[in-house]
Amino acid sequence: MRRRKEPSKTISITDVARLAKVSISTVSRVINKSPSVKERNRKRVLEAVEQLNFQPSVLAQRLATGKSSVVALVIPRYEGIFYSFYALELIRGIGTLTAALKLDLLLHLTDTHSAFNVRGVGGVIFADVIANRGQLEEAMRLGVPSIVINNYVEELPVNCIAIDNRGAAESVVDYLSGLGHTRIAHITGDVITQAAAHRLEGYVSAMRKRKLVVREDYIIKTDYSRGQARQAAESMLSLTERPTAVFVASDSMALEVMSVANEKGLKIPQDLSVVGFDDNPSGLYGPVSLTTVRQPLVKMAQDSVKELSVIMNLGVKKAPVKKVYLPTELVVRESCQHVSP
Amino acid sequence: MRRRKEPSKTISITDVARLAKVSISTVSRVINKSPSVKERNRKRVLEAVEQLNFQPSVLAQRLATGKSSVVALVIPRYEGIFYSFYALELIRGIGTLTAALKLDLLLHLTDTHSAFNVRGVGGVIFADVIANRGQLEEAMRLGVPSIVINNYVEELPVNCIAIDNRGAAESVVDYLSGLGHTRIAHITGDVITQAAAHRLEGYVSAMRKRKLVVREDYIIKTDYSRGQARQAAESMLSLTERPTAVFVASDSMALEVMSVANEKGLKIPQDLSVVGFDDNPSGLYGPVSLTTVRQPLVKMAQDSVKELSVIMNLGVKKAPVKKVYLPTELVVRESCQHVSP
DNA sequence: CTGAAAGCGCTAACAA
DNA sequence: TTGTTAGCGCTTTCAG
Repeated sequence: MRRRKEPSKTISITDVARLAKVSISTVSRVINKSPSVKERNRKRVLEAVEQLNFQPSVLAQRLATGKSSVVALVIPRYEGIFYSFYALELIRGIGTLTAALKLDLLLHLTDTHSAFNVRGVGGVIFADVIANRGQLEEAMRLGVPSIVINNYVEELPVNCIAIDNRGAAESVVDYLSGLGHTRIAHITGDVITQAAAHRLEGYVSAMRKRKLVVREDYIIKTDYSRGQARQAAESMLSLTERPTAVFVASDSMALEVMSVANEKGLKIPQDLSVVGFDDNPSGLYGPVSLTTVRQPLVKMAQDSVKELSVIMNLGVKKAPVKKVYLPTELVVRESCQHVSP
Repeated sequence: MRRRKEPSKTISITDVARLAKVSISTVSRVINKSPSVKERNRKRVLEAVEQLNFQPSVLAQRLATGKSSVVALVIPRYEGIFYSFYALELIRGIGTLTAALKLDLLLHLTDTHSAFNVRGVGGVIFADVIANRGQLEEAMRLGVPSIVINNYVEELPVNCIAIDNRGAAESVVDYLSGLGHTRIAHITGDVITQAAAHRLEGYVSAMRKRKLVVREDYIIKTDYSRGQARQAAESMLSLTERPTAVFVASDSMALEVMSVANEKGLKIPQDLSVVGFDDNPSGLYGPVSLTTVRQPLVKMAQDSVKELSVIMNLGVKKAPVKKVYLPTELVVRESCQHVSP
């Protein structure tokens, strides 16, 4: 491509300059609202821009400045991600805020190995860094503003916003224990994720604090899927010494547990108390509304965009590294009651 | 910026070339898998790439080639868009397919006036072109591959995929009429959208075909919000000659109508048959499950990505312009019954 | 206040 | 096969 064969349809800064009879530098200045342009020239440029319907190429701008106004959300790809309450909440939060800040949002789902090219975006929000930690490190190495959400990364000097999952789990156990329960079980999420791991930790430590027995058969690990939740519930509710309460790591799994209980003739909450996690609206609709933990997913997402835009403006070096845990809230509804004597 | 002050952290094709002791062209060739590179050189380049952990700048590539692998979804911005079943379905469909095709997805919510810079993206999917028709025309003028969904645009030579809303509405009226209803009302969506307008048209024409009276007070226009649905239902159900059936332009509005009916002591479906539109899962959960129209939103979204990628590969000129209507399906559940005598 | 020109990192036509 | 070089469209320094 020595030179475009067919005359370019796209009009560039040069065309504007020619029409306005100024140099491209002046056009550039006008575009970038530099004050040092004589009013007369500014006007002419503006007219030319108008007349030619000129829009600067973001690409060229980015290439020249190294800045970009697109924020990438990098999130591990998993089956049905676009149907998961969690991912949707993140997208909602990030989407609304990027839109408000006039930033564009680039959605990138990572497979285990797909190398996302961080060059070219203004900043990156990594959700749930797991297998793709390499990408995070690369972004940091390249100096691309980054922030991680839903994962408190201690080892790296990177901003992060996570949910206080340990505290949340503890408050659930406390609540259940306060209702007189001692046989409290826990169905975990995928403990490869920090969230699930922390919920488990919180559960265990709260049980210990309350001097309650932590039984192996009262802890079943899953991958967050409803299928595994069902299996877990089936085996757990078949135990000779059934738990009287169960803390489930997500609402959608909790719903599954409730329906298994139902199939086994157990009444909720009379025979089994159930607590979920997420405050997913679908927990509202069943015959028994679900007691759950509300986590500020949307807020976390929004905060991340705010933080990121600060970094994008201040520069990676100047912006202080902040790491925070966001508190959760227990939402008591109908799926728990005092343990029957 | 005559030249970077601090030595650039980012390594470029030049660094690779230097290390591999070849020209940048050769490096470029290797990157682009050109066959005409001697094996020995290819290997050296690859090693250098590996060693330097080099990743080409997408930006520069795009600038040089004019091609890009990001697809933008341009969708009108409205309150709560990230909570709307419709928008979410589109995002699901487009998101899964772009991911599968290794394309990145850029989400752009348009306000009335925000000028989206189409330059720099590989293709654009316009959803519901309304106020932003200018953007569509601009994209076409610039030769950026575009496709519009959920709107059958006749006047422009652009690909589009829409839902057969007219047919859908007709089948609803036919169904209701088949159940013996003659007093069939319609609560529309925002008729500024083609979907809502077509549903209204379909309703009217089916009523006429069946020789049923089309009454003005049986047609109430809304903006798709639940609030307006409530108002509509309230006034409509207060009519002396109440309709015995109502076709509502969205499930979420239909739900609202059902609850208004309920408040007024009307039983569904005994006293009032209700049909929604969307097949939104939340229509399943109430005391009476909602009869509705399923529209292939996800398919439409996915198809659009496929089509778009064809255009992106073939070029705007070579690719044929296709315009299609996708069929819908009536999903009969519990909210309708034979009209009571 | 303005313009010339160097560069951003890469591709591709052309010549060797 | 390979290297040279002219762009892609814009920003920014530097010298007026």
